[in-house]
Amino acid sequence: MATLADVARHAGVSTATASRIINGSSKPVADALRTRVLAAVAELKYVPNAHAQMLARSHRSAVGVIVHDVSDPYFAEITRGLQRVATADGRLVIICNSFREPDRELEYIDLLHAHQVAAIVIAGSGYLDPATAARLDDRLRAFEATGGRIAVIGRHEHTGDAVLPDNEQGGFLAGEHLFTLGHTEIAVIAGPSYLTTTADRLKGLQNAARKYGIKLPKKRIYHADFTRDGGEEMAARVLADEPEVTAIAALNDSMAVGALAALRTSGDRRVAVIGFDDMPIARDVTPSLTSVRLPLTALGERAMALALGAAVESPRVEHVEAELVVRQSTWPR
Amino acid sequence: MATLADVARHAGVSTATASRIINGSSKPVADALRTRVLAAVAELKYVPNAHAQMLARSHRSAVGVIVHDVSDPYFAEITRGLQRVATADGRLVIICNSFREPDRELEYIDLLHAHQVAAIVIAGSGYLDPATAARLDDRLRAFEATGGRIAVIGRHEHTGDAVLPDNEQGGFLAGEHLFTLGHTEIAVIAGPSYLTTTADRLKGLQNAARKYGIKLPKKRIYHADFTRDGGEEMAARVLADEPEVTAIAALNDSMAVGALAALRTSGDRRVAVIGFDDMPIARDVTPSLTSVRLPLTALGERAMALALGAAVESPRVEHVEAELVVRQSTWPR
DNA sequence: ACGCTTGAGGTAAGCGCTTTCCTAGACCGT
DNA sequence: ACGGTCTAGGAAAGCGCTTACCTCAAGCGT
Repeated sequence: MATLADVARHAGVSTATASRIINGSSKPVADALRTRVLAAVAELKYVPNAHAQMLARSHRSAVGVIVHDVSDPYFAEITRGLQRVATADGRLVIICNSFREPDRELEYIDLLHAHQVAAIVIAGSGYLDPATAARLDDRLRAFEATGGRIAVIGRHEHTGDAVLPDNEQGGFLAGEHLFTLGHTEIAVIAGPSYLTTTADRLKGLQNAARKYGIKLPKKRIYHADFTRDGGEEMAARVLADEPEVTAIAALNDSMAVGALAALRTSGDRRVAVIGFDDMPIARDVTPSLTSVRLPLTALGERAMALALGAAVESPRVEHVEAELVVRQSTWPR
Repeated sequence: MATLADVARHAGVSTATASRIINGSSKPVADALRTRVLAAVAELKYVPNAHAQMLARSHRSAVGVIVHDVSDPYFAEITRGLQRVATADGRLVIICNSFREPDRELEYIDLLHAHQVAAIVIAGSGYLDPATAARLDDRLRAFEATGGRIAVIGRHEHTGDAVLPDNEQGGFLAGEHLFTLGHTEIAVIAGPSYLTTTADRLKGLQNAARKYGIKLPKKRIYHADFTRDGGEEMAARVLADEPEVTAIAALNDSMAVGALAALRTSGDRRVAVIGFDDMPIARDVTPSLTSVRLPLTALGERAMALALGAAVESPRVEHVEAELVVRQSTWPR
């Protein structure tokens, strides 16, 4: 491990001069020295120790991102947006997967805090349980108290700036679409019941049901885990349990795709399916999936912009509307 | 920012004692002190500065991962495997997207080096251009020279341990499948020509063609960019240019899905399509996609295991075979 | 020729932590 | 009671860098 001192010695200058040359400080330096130092850097294959740098100039630069799972396309899209604006700003982004476990999320908040990140962006559903939310918020506040910035995507219970997709309105859109097509017997494949996203989307659906005078009994709400396979399994159960159902509203596209698969294996061609999120795959399944679009990449970009922007007294909140995208998987009853 | 010194002062002990208590050092400490220190930690919401820790105990722990793009399902799968074993080992993993730009890759190698990661794992096709490969290898060696470990997935031109999916054999499998089904006029939708993955898979395809006495002229090889839309565009061009083609071999699933879409819009139901990678989506498109499976998650797991394992004199190389998965998108001519 | 400014470069004090080494009191056997 | 052995806890030396401050010499005007 060549150190700055090695380079300086090699070039016959002080570490101060070497540091100034390497970092392109504003202080003027003779060209002869500059050349010597740069040559020493190349020869020794010197790479500065980022930890020492961070410690010495105590200003934060990296940003941390906590998502449920980057390999889930939903978060992949959001992350893409986050990365774009972060790297455009020359920042290292550290991505952490919480896998929907509050404890892991807690751990990562502290870890990012320890790593002196400038900001933490948390994307993905929050936790309905107030105790859990409070615990998270507590750690977040501790981070904020040290001057860190916070931005959240899609959860409203925390301190800091927020970008909020309107899940409730999106749920309403999904319900309205199905009900105006004449479906009265619908089943819902929801996500885990402890997530706010599930609750919000469901609420929108119920609002729509109320408006259109349709009843949406508890037993018609099946909880899966937001994965494709979970959706397939639940859809199969719906098909078995409730033969009168004519449409399934899945609360995300992965589960909707699973539902389509269940329909395919059962040979059933009469049940309509609507998804949520409008992920790229929606175009490529057959029938192509009607869905409620959330501008995921944009969500990420805006959240990162908030996180990197100047701090403001009162947290900024941006709302983002959902939008219905009609394709071939829904039809009149 | 509460520091260790603050905590120590607050608890009326030295920083040495505080550090020992907080890190659970082996040195015994009186319970009274322990309680006081822990109380101070809680009260001051103390979070240790990871940079200072790294600097003081100069041992590396985090690991860095460089992939082309995590939000690409191919890398998402690999990354999942990498993360699983890294976090099981209690390590922070830093993920960097190179977006297939060698310069960015170079930059990230240095950045990870600077951050004193214990190991760097690079996944994804290498670059055919020898100068580019050499430049990368040079930086990698510099990292290795400082005691860092390196593991690569799917590129053979570098120092360090490697997990190598057999792309050539996979290409052969794809070709053999098509040729034994009787297809003689096939078109290939390849990836970017400067990537080794493209070259290897293509080579396998050509080996198969030679074995089965089929000719595969240059003009039947279309280069796209490994994305779905690129695949769709090229497939459309194939359909327009070469009406006699009865099968398309796409060199990854994303492009195969695009090809399926092109077929759908053109109303063509006679051209067979085979993909490569067997990503989850392959099951869910219609017709479901015949593909060549690479055990991506396992690839990631094994690479990370190599990276975290004990260093050995001579780099270890593990080969992983590809496997044909036949579904509905291919049929006899 | 003198004092002053100016500018290039060096000196050294941290940044926040870990850990080696040391101290001083407690405890032991005789 | 005394020397010797433990042991709990503290002092302080770094880890590799940045940067405020200082030095010294050259260049200036008068």
